Amino acid sequence: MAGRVDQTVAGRSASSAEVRRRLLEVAAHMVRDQGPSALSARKLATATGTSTMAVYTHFGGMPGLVRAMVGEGFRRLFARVAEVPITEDPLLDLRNAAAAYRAHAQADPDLYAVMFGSATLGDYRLHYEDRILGLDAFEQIKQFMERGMVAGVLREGDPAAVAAQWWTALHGFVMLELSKFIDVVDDAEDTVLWPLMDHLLSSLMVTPEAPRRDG
Amino acid sequence: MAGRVDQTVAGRSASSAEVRRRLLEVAAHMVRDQGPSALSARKLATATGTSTMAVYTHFGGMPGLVRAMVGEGFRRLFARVAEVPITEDPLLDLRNAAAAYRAHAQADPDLYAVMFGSATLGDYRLHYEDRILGLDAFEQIKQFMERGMVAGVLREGDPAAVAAQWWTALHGFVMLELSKFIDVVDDAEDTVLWPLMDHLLSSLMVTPEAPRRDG
DNA sequence: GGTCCAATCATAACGGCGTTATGGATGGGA
DNA sequence: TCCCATCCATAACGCCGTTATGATTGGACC
Repeated sequence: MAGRVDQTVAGRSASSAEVRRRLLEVAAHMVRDQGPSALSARKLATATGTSTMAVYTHFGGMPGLVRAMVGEGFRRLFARVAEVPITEDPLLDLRNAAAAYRAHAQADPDLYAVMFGSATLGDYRLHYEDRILGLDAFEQIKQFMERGMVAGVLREGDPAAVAAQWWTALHGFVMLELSKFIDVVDDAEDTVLWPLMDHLLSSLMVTPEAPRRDG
Repeated sequence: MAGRVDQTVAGRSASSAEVRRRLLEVAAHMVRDQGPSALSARKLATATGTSTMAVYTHFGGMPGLVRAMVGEGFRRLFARVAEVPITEDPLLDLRNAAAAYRAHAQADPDLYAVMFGSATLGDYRLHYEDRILGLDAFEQIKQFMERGMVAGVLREGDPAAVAAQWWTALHGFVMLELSKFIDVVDDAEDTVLWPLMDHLLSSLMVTPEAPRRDG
């Protein structure tokens, strides 16, 4: 009633999906700017201009919202890695993929921590189908490895196993970097990350090349 | 007053340090058995037979208790790695150290997650001096590397950088294993962990040897 | 256009959390 | 023996996630 022309001011206007989208957006913003502990249903609802019930309508509760946010994080990580151009040099592609992966984690470190922290720590525990999302990115790496084998640059072997080794090393570095443990060594990127990735790839190559840097 | 012989029943008897020790013990027990989210000041106080104020007397609050628990976790990790015997084969020692490190994490996965989760996630954030504790274990690895270089098995280089690479790969595997992400590949220990560590060491050796397993 | 209905969310309350304030008990040092 | 600093039991405060309830509402159907 009351033929207001601009209904957007009143409560009932934005579509349901729009509220859901904004909740996720504001939540990601809060995590990025103030850390995971700053995210609460009450503060999120206030910042989004709604009430805590919206969280339950759209996500079933805070764990559901976090899971959706983590899923979005994996999707973006996947997209970021997918952006690396495929060249004739599979090894270069792998290095670029690693750089993109790490850059993504560094751009939103708290989200990355929540993505794998939710998987590890008890609260907001990830379900199996959530982990599947992270594996899309893994599948990409596997394809990089397959290309390297087909091209005769990498030794024949199980692409999944090799991809997992590569991901393990990269993830280890990203986690230690985020937790500041890696600060024990100077210039960790050049003394740890790239030498490690180079050493791994070098061992996987048909004809190993000298590492790019000190090791 | 009231010359009770066995004062242990009454409130004031156990020394202050004893209460502190028991709080840490029960807290670690709760984390191990029911996960990090099951640890609360109230439940801890009840289980320990005291009140929440004891947490504040001895640790200044829950973050302080968690920090103390994490510190103890690092100390035990250090002790566990320190147990690996030093042989004439530096590479064998490194493999044994990795096995001990991983075994320790698997024996109390939630504590390991809290140790590095506290460092990464916002709540109960670790201080700089807490991280120092973790670095004792790191120092051990550095010494393993130095021995390998002195023995002429490993190429000369910065032991700290090499140790950090080794730790990065190992930590990456442990974290992915705890979060169940590594389940994408079968038999991850034999297809990911050991091949990865072997590939790394192989690249670091003066005269590389064939890896022990497929990779 | 009127009616109904399922979805959405504002409000308020519940139990649990970490923390703080307060004060009683206690045991070692003067 | 007295005294006082330490320790902790109790209770309250303001958060939290969650739930119950009901008002509002926009679309479907006639």
